[in-house]
Amino acid sequence: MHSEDWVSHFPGLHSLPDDILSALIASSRVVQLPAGTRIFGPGHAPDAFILMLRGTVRVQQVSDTGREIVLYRVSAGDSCALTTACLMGYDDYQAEALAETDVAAVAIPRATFDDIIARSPEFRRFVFTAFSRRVTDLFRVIEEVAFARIDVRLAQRLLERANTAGHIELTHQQLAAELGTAREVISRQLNEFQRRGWITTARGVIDITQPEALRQLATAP
Amino acid sequence: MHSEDWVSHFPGLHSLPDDILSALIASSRVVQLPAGTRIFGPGHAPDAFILMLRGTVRVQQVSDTGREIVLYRVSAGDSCALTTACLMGYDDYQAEALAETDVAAVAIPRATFDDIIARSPEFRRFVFTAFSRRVTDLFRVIEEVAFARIDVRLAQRLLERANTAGHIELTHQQLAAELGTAREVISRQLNEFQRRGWITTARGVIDITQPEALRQLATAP
DNA sequence: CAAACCCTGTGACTTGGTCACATACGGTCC
DNA sequence: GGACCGTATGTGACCAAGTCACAGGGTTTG
Repeated sequence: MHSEDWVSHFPGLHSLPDDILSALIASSRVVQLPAGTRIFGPGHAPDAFILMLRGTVRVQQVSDTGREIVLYRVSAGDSCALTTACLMGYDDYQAEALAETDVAAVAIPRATFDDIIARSPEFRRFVFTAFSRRVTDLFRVIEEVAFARIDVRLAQRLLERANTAGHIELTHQQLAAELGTAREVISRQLNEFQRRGWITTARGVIDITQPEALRQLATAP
Repeated sequence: MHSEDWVSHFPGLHSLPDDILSALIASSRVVQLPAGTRIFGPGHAPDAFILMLRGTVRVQQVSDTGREIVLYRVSAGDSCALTTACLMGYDDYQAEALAETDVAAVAIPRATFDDIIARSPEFRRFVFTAFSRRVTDLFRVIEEVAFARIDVRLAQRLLERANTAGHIELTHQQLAAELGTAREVISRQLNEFQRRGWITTARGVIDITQPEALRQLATAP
């Protein structure tokens, strides 16, 4: 990809004046990261504002007992704004970010970021919008963990992570880490779904046979 | 309070150039809100950046089943940055903010906020720092709700909310709302603490008699 | 004082998380 | 093909936490 091309991935940036766009393009660089790369984690923070071009990054938290929970995902067209905020500001991250796939991203150095924030209301709007989307995500996670039933959350997550054919390649352990619960809990719930004929399972694989039933559970009051 | 005085409450603003400070002071106004005021909530957002002078504001989430959880508190010297981000950007708030005490705050209109963000790197730093502190708070809430035992969380909260004499004026219901759990759960845990001689309780009142024991539980691995 | 309202206590039950194993499946290496 | 090994899944017992229903006991208010 030529460095000039990536702007087209970000509708929020289209309205930037030409001079700012060129400054952005000139001082940023496109980075490639292989799947599995740890992008940041407790004690290690990036020094640039990140715009995702290809791939997805998973941001998660790990407890001292080894349990995990996925906070949100950053995918193509998103910015990883929270990362930047946290690194600009306060203390260490408790969360970590992992490249789930091969990733291509634009890295905007802090100085450039600060300069463009100062010069462009459109860029500020872009950044704050990205912020607030993430914060909304976090609010949703809190609400679900605190108040929602595990079967409902699992149904939601299965629908989210399935491809158009209703096919999912995740182990029970991975699903447990998505929701911040234990593997056995997922196994039991999946057995129940299977008993009802909503899904079929095999080692590392789940297929949704009755998406409507799952959807109804997922949106249940 | 004279409008020029409030700047002294915010160390992060001391380094602002004089012209920016005067712009800030000129276009902002000090607002007073009585205890119990709902500052924002789902479907209602403020239109200004808020700096707290006196009092505390509680930001919480309410589930459809009526259970509540406190996300964080904003007190004197803090800015309510998340509010602003969410209102600048994305969709509706799921959370609501309530004045816990009488509150005095500086309201900076959106236009002024945007202008000063553009002009002052110091102000940007101030804002992003406030952001990241809140995000860190949210990460901590998620970690606790997802992974921490309720007795540990209750011990922490009792220590947090007690005055220097170890005195707390909260009902079991209010403590349940702090932690996002049910009233009965709090009642049972408090009975257990009392049975161990760590606290004494009366209607609407808790007194900590062995803070060390609570502290040990609160920091338990 | 009585009624209404809030705060607290309690038992029975359901859901979810933990622990300790038992199996079963998918590879690789002779 | 068969032995072996690491990972994935199944299961039962148990504990922790949330739900439901209801009973008293204070406090406040008319």
